[in-house]
Amino acid sequence: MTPPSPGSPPGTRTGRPRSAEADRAILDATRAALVELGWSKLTMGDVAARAGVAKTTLYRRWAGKNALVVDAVADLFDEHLELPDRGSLQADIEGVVLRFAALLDRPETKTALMAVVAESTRDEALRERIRSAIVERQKDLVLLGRERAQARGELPREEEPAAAARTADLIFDVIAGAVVHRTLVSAEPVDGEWARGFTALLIGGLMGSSVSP
Amino acid sequence: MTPPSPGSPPGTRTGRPRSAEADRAILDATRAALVELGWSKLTMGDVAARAGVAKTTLYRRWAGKNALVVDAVADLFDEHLELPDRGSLQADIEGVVLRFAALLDRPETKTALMAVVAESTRDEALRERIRSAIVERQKDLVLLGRERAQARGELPREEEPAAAARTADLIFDVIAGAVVHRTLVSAEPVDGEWARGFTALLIGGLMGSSVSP
Amino acid sequence: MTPPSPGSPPGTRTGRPRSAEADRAILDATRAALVELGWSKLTMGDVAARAGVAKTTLYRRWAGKNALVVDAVADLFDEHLELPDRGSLQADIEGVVLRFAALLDRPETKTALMAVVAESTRDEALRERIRSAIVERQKDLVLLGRERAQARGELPREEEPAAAARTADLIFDVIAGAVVHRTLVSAEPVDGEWARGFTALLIGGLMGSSVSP
Amino acid sequence: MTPPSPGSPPGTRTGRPRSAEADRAILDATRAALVELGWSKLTMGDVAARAGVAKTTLYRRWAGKNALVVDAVADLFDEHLELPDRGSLQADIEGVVLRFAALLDRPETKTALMAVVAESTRDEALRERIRSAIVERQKDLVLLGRERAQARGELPREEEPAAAARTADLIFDVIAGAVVHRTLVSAEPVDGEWARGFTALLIGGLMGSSVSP
DNA sequence: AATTAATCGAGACGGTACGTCTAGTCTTGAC
DNA sequence: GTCAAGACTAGACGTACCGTCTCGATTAATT
Repeated sequence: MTPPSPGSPPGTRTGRPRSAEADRAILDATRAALVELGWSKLTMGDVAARAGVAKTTLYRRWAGKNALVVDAVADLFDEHLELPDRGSLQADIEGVVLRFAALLDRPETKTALMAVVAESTRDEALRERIRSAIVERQKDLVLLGRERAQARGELPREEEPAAAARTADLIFDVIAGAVVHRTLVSAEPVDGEWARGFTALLIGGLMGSSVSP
Repeated sequence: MTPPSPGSPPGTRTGRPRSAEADRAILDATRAALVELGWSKLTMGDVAARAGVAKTTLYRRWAGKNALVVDAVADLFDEHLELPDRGSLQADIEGVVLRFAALLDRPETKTALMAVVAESTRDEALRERIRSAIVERQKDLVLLGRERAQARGELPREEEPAAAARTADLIFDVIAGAVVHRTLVSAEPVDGEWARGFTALLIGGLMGSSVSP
Repeated sequence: MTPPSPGSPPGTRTGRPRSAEADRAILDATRAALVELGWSKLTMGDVAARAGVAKTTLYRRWAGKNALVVDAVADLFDEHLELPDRGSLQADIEGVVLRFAALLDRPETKTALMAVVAESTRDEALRERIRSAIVERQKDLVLLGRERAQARGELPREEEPAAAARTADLIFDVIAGAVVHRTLVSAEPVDGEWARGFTALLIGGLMGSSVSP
Repeated sequence: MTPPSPGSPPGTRTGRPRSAEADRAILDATRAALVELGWSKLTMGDVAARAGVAKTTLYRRWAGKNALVVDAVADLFDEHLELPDRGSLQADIEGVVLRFAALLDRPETKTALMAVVAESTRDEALRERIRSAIVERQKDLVLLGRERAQARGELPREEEPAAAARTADLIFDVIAGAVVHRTLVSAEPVDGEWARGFTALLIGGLMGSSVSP
């Protein structure tokens, strides 16, 4: 009956706005359910019940279990994104390795991350979501760490930005890949000793003085 | 009248023997379904239908989806285990990286590996199975490669065997982890250029002459 | 500003007055939806969308689906109430039978009548509404027809008014019931032949000369 | 693997046969739920739970609520299909009228029958099911009653079978229609007095001696 | 050759979760 | 106070799989 207010700014949406509280409750409930039940036994209905929310509300915001869990887990990765300056490149790398390993040790992340990654091999949209929500943000840590090391004179400055970006990608894959592989595939603990050995290898290479401590 | 349990000549069971043809058809069907549908959309009923077999027959042999898929996937990683001598440490590493990347590029392996690893985060027996069937065998390649490099004089010999083993483990996690992470998490291709960059980093370390080619 | 209810001063309500246009649009939309979808698949949301109106507006005026549909349907049965004098009792009855059958053949009345009657089995207020809005008005036709037949000498006059009323009720149930049952339950057409047979039966009874023409 | 036994008789169906007990439990549960809750609040899940049966089992046998209720109610009509010989045509008709009225007075039938009929105005398959499960069987009573009356000499015999069938249809619509209309639309009770009046009208017609008793 | 016992196919079974839909309510900002 | 828009809770819908079960029919090895 009434025309849809032609003079309104394009971003002004009508209707009741979505409840931010519901979002928070849902993501919290998802993480809780993930810890208690694990990925495969987590159900949308259960999450909704825990959050005190109707299932409809979940599906209005997320396409399904995968998307919901990615978002719920992404929040966890945000919490661990700081990189305290430990004074040397070696200490910084060891720090980030141990921090990342601790994150992967928490039951909600280990299962959820791998399940979502596994699912992403068949789902392009999900892959993109993981990349933007988790991967890209972690990659920033690599850039920050390298800048610090260059400021300290531990690493040479590069001129070409494209090559610098490529190198950052590479280092990120090496660090994250090694930790993930050690933890989930080799199924061995990432402890201080391993972190020292890995850092030595990363900095000095195979031909460096001594890999083992 | 003959008891099917111990006492009788081992393996001598009465009644109709299980069909070996069915086993083969089921495993083939499982692999095909895994490629087409991925882990989560693969269903027992569908596998049975593809194999031309009743669901009962599946459950008589495997406890569930997990056990079936792991069995179906196990031998995919048996192949590709040779390491041709390419004349230098650098060429050997680049070779193994590209070979492993090619393996992960095949859709059945990509999906299967991640699915099984994801499941293994909740299943200790499965984790052990992965370790012995996949990890340990691939690790031998690292040892072989290092020996060759030492024979060529590219790498120093180590005296202590325990440290040597630790180092091999580390290198294996770094190589496999980086390739897997690049392929599945970062979702970027592992091509010749990346392999060169990675090998340079691994050999020379961050402080080595130049990471980018 | 003009109050919608009589007795202005007490009814002087503040705020925006209700849109009469909306009422009309809603009832039209309800009838259209009823024809297209039938009672059970008619939804409030769909009616609102067809009427270009918010669901709130529906619920502000009607208590629910039942009330809305009954209102929308009520006046469909107001029409077709004349009984042209066809010269004989037999012709009058055949006329009213065919006229009523034609009314029930229209999809909106067929669906609407049954839907409302079905709902009325669980709703006393609705039952009363049907009685006053539909039954009583149609019943007048029976009285009129009988009077004409008595004037023509086709039927004897009765003295007792109570008995006369009871008989009129009975005849009405027989005529309307037979047509409705034939149309909706037996799902066979009410055509000229059937109308002749029915009229013969009604006038002459089972023992009358011949029921079939 | 094994060919599907090519020599088996065509009616021999393989697989586990359907549980007849489940059928009975479901129909009983449906009737019970109908009495307690009425048509609109009856849910498939609730019926399944009452019957101690999975929802799947309901849907394997019936297409939905409508079909299920038709079958459940049809059984009730079966119970009332006898027509005891009361010695005269008039007594037989009065008997069947009162018996049918009593059936329509039971809460599970009134609501269910009308709801299903209402739905059938939009659903050809449902209409056919109602016809075969309820209407046709009731119609047999008319044929039986007429035969008796003819045997007693109360009604003339007809030669032409087609005309006889048409007449039976007509009489059925008149009897059932009048009772249903009186009960559900006019919402007045069908008692002994009404039954007497109706029977007199049906037998003697409008011009018969006296309609009112 | 007859018996035995585990196999096979088919498909129904009780459960459980899915993702969708509708009812009816509530919240927002515009009128 | 009404309006359109649309988010909200609650709960039924019908579908899909799971893993189990019950059938009748095979099929070897043992009698």
